[in-house]
Amino acid sequence: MPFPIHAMELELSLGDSPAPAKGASTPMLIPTHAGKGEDHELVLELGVGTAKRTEQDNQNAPTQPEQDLQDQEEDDDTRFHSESPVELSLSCRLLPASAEIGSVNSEECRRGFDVNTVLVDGDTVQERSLSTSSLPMEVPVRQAADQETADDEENSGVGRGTRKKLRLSKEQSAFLENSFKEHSTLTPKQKGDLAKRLNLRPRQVEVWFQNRRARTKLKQTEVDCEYLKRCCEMLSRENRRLQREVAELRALRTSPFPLYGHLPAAGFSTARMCPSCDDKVIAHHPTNTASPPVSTLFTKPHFGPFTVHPILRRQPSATS
DNA sequence: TAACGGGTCTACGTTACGTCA
DNA sequence: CGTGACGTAACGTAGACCCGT
Repeated sequence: MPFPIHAMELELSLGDSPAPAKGASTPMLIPTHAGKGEDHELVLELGVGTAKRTEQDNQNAPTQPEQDLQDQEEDDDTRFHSESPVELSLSCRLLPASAEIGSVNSEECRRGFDVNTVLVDGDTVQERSLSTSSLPMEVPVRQAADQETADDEENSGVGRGTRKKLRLSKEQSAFLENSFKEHSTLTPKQKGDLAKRLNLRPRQVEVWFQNRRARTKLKQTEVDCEYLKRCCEMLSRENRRLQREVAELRALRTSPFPLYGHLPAAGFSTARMCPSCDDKVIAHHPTNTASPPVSTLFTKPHFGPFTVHPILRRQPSATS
């Protein structure tokens, strides 16, 4: 969504710390931590700089989802950059968790939380890590008789076609759960041992692990979905805010009295419109010696948290 | 060494049963 | 007591991988 402001253009660039752009003009960067106030560890970096794409940019190959997002915006991007040397960049990334442990909001917003934590009375509680040895060697089996019947039916072929659904006892479930936490897949030996110990058929243990893996994956998908939704909402809000600022800038620019150095305060208090070239905004941070590196300005339009957060790269949770 | 078939395992989608409101 | 929602055990299938021929 380009904003043709004559010589000056603004762009929202979403992503984590981008690669530096060679040949970029001196940019301005105003980092904002828009997420903090909303219990989100999302860093939004707002900056203005030239919008030139460099070879180095291209060499920093985006990950696949990032690429997808870029593809979606390809048209706008190329058109925008071809005619707009100045960009306003908003890079968004999730910080490592610094929020207090147990903060639901922060937990929800960042990825990496364990879907295998259980909710007890509304509180997130890490499942007790029971070692196998902490459980009785012989788990009380509620349905030993049923099991024998099932075995008999299976062995004799009687009962085929009618599914006899067995309910695992709490003890059996707990034991399997602990075993799953140690390894989400089974070796034949482990399967046999578990079956023997729990007085189940190996097939039942196998099925239980299959279903358990499926449940874990489904849960993780739901968590991921929620996370992406929150990120999307947050970015939409920030986008709207930036659009308002763009509108203010445009209004200022069309004003008959150019007020260099008197740009709107929100995020632009240190900006200067270069009077000589009229189409660039240059960096000016007289008081901020710790200003972010120039490299953070020239971002590709990608969603950092969607691509760089560890949880998106990790395999489906193998523990539970 | 490549090709092929059989066995095994897993992911995934679906079905059906047990439980509960 | 009937019913629908929900959780989950069980099943069927496809694809990947390994191994022997």
